[in-house]
Amino acid sequence: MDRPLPDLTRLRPAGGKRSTKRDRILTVFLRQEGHVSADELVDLVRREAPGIGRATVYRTLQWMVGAGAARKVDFGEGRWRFEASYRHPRHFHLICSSCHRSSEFLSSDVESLMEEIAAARHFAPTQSVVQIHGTCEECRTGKQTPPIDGATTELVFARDALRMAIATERSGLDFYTRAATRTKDPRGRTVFHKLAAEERKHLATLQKRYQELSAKDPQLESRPTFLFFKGAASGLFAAGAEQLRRGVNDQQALLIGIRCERGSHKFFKRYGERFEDSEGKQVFLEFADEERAHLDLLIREYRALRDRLGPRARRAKAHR
Amino acid sequence: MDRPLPDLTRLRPAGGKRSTKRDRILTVFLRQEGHVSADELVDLVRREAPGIGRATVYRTLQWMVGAGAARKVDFGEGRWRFEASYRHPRHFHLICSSCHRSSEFLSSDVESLMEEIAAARHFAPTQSVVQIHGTCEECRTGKQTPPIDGATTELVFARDALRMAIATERSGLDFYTRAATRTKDPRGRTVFHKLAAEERKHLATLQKRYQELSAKDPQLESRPTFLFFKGAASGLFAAGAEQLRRGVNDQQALLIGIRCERGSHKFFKRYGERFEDSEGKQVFLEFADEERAHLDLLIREYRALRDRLGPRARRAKAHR
DNA sequence: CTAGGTGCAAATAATTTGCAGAGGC
DNA sequence: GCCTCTGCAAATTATTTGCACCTAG
Repeated sequence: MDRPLPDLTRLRPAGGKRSTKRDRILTVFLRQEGHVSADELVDLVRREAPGIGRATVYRTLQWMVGAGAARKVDFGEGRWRFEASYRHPRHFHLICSSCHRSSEFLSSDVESLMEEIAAARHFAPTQSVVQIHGTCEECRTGKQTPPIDGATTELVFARDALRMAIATERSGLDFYTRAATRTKDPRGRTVFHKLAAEERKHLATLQKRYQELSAKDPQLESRPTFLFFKGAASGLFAAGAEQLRRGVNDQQALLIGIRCERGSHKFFKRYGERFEDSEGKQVFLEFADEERAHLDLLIREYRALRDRLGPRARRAKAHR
Repeated sequence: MDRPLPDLTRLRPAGGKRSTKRDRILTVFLRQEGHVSADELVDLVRREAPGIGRATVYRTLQWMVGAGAARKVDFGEGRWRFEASYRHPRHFHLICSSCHRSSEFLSSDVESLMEEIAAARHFAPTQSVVQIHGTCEECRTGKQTPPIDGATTELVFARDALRMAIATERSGLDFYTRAATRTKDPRGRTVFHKLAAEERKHLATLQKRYQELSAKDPQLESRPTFLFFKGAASGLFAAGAEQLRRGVNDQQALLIGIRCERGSHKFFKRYGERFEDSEGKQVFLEFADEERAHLDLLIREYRALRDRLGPRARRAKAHR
């Protein structure tokens, strides 16, 4: 489960100079799991390279944050901690008040709620801090839980993102298949068939990647959830499929598809950007584009159908 | 919109001694809106009472936090800020990186998601920090937004809690009325009628309180949302009523009622505890108890019906 | 009278800065 | 050789502590 160290040159900010000391500090920092405070890092660095000044470590840390190689986090201890951002997506924290360790999670649901709240208050959000303070399982029960390193976090993130993507595509496939059989308009039916085929292809790609991932870590399946997403967990299209089952007309089916694709596009975009594994990222961003194309297709189709039906038919209601 | 200052004696922790200086510091602190840092408070206090030591202010602040009169908050500035807890429920923050002011919100959705996440990780949460950092409307557009004082926050909190309670009760009334007409079993029908009557009563009480509240502040209706709750916004029972419309049997109707009442009880309990206005708190906590009683009633009824139908009937499906 | 509150000054803790010298390009 | 990096020590900022003194109960 070892992973290559990042390319130091890539991390250097424009105009900066290479220096053995900086590289040393950076290397020690990147080797660390979890969240180091500046002084802890000074001790760690000095242990293997005595004579490195405290100020240098502080300055290097600033430089790393500026360069995007590290993130400053505040757990309310009255000092800063730092976490490597290399191959480590932005996330939220569970912070144990007893052992002062922290574990990480992501929640798409929390993120979208915060976006909505910010919008409702006309606030332009840049970043969110979400921390759950309390007592961890280990401190309460004494049961040992194995520490999770950065490489594992990355795998677990990918696992969860893939699980949700698979659920999304699976429900999408179900939705389009069902929609195709129900649609009366032949042109609309073709569109739905086409989209069903695409979702089937996506599903296959995702399942293959999921298997590749599982091969990298035999325990992967059993690790705790990192990325929570109720919306996708049940399949973004699941609600739409349910609506179909209750009976809707062709136009309404298209509208439901539009709503679902919008959510799906957003999902792939949001997590594609967070992927630190470049292959996974590529798959997600590609899918995001395709879902966006589906969206456009559905919108075009909806408009075409509406125009063909003429203004009078627009008032027609669902035929239950 | 002036409000009485809290009873200082009530805030003093057991064993503490009254002191003119402390009272002075406390008074200045409570007069402050927003979040003061310790040093800011020192300056504010010294302006009207020179010769009060910095340490005294720091110690008084500690004492206030211990006594529950103040809360320590950390906006990542490298120092603590303090907010009065008197008539001011726990909340989350929107923090402007440009003007360093903060505004507040609550979200039941975010809170329940965090409870779920904590549970999934076997973590015992004590409190949560949620901060949205970014740029506020005023800093972006230059448009002045009137500052909101503590008394207003309290009113807006009550307004939002009541709005959601009203939506909940309204959908509950709808649900039970509908359920009563659909239920075949006469005993079950009586139960639903009874519950509908109760919800109607609750609804009347809540609407009366809402009007009283509106009278206190003519602009109340137009103020921005403080408490976000998608679940209740559409009515906790709304989904249940929808299910009814699609056809369910008597047992299933009871089960849906149980699920809704559980949510409803939780809602009244959660926000009843947060109310700083004692009348509002009383109403909410009373309703929480009644919803709990409804829940018990429904559960008893469900068991009775199940036993009457006998084990074979348990396997019966919905009659669509 | 005495536990607890208070002011002042000194201590601490985390971090930053000034400056002379070292080192990369 | 220039410009940036580095180490050390001193400065700064937010907060706490020690201690002699004061005050309410």
